Amino acid sequence: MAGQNVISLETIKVACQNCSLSALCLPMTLTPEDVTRLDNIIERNRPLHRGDYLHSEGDPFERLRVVTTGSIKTYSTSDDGSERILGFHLPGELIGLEAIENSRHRCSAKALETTLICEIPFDALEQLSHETPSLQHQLYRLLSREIGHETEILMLLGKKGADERVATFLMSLSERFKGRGFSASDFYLSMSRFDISNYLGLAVETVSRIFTRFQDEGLINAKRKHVQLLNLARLQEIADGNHHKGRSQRGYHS
Amino acid sequence: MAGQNVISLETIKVACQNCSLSALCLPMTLTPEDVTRLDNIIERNRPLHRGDYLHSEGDPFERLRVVTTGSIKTYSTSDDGSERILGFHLPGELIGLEAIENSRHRCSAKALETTLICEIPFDALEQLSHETPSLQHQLYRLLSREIGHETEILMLLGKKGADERVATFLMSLSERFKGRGFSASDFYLSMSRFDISNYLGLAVETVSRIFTRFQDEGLINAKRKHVQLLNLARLQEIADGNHHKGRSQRGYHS
DNA sequence: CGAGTAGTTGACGATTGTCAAGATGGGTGG
DNA sequence: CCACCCATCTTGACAATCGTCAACTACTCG
Repeated sequence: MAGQNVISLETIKVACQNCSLSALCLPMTLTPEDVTRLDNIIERNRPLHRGDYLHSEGDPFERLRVVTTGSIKTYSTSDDGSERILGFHLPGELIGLEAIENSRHRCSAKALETTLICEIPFDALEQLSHETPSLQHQLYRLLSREIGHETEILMLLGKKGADERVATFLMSLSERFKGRGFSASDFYLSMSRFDISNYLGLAVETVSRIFTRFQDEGLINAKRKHVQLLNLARLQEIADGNHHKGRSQRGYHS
Repeated sequence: MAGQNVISLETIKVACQNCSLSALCLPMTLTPEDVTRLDNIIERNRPLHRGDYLHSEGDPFERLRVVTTGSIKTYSTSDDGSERILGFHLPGELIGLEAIENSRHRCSAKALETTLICEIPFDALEQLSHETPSLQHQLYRLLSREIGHETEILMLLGKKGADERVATFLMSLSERFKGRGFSASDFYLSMSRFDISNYLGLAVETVSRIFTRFQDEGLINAKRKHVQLLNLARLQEIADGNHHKGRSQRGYHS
């Protein structure tokens, strides 16, 4: 059993080190027993294919999910049947935090490509967190981080123009890939132009045009879903609103 | 001591019944002792004046805050000095959840008018939640709810036109006031037109024009900061995107 | 190989931002 | 108490951005 624990701990470290849940798995304050118990409630590597649903709006919420490989989109459907993309989830990112409130999912989630996910029954996690203060604290932090994310959304959609939005989107993907050990400047967009435009609050045509223009300007090399970022610094400038020589900021001063 | 508990419980019920923390205070699973302990860590009714800061970006985070009377705006300042309004907080609403992650505030908060707030040291709340599973659960729910709020923001800023945004804003205030026992159709806007337009991602002039037009159309009666909503049903329609006879939806179908 | 979906490009128009000027109202000092 | 002033708000004219419509191309999947 002791040997079992050691093996389990190593397995988790390998499996989770690139995962947003690593904060739950790896902190020093978790004893090997704690880790084993956490390990025991995690269901690993459920496979999904492109178009498979993880859950639909209104489904009962039972487990948090983490993308291992692939990508997921979450979206909400309005009365008239139109979708609103809420986010794209890359390896290591969590899905389902919004559903804790009413034990019911408030959005749908669909695989954008072949995808592996880990699942954690929330009941068990909650119980475990009650017994393990450091885990409880990590959970509070995790939820808080997600709340802080709203700031970026407000910046993106409330103040930025179309170029800035697309650049921000590309840089966001770049940083997230980089953080997980993938290339920061060469990756595949698993989502369609429709999904991108929907997420950014733009028309498909606008996104398409901006991709083309960025390419003409030598900032990116985009061939369909394969994208290379050729000038990260400039893209970051555009994302931050430093258009040409000082684009008119839409901000205001108190 | 037993009598003390009863008094304390009643006091809290009165103080908190219109408060978003009521979920923490009132659930049946809290024993009178738990309630008393919660009561003991809450600091009540700190007074603020118009323009006073609750905290600035980067300040260490120590306590969650709830508006008792008045209103607060939270905002983030970008490099160029321009502000982005993140939200308006009315009586019963919480401030500071985004700061748990790094024990540091990620936005500033300022009183829009004379305002009273309750404060809860987060350390103590966290400790208490460890000892009280139902409180822990309520805290998870509270944080989750805030995360779910992001959906509305994305709908508002990503898909809606200017009329829809203003109508959505007014209806949001209306519902929140109504939920706290105030009038749903007659209230004061404590925030300036600048703040409103900033929050909605529009120009001040656009907001002003829409207020005027809504007034001409008999939907509202707005005299400076005092607003009366004369046709809630119609405003809700506009907020939902049912412009005139079916405004062009910017959605798309999968 | 053919059909359908996804993506691109162009022309045009609507919505909304920008600039400028004027109106309103609250607050302060005479 | 009145008058003035400054900030806030409103209104108008114009321009820019971005969405819409339509046609065309390219890729994917049977």
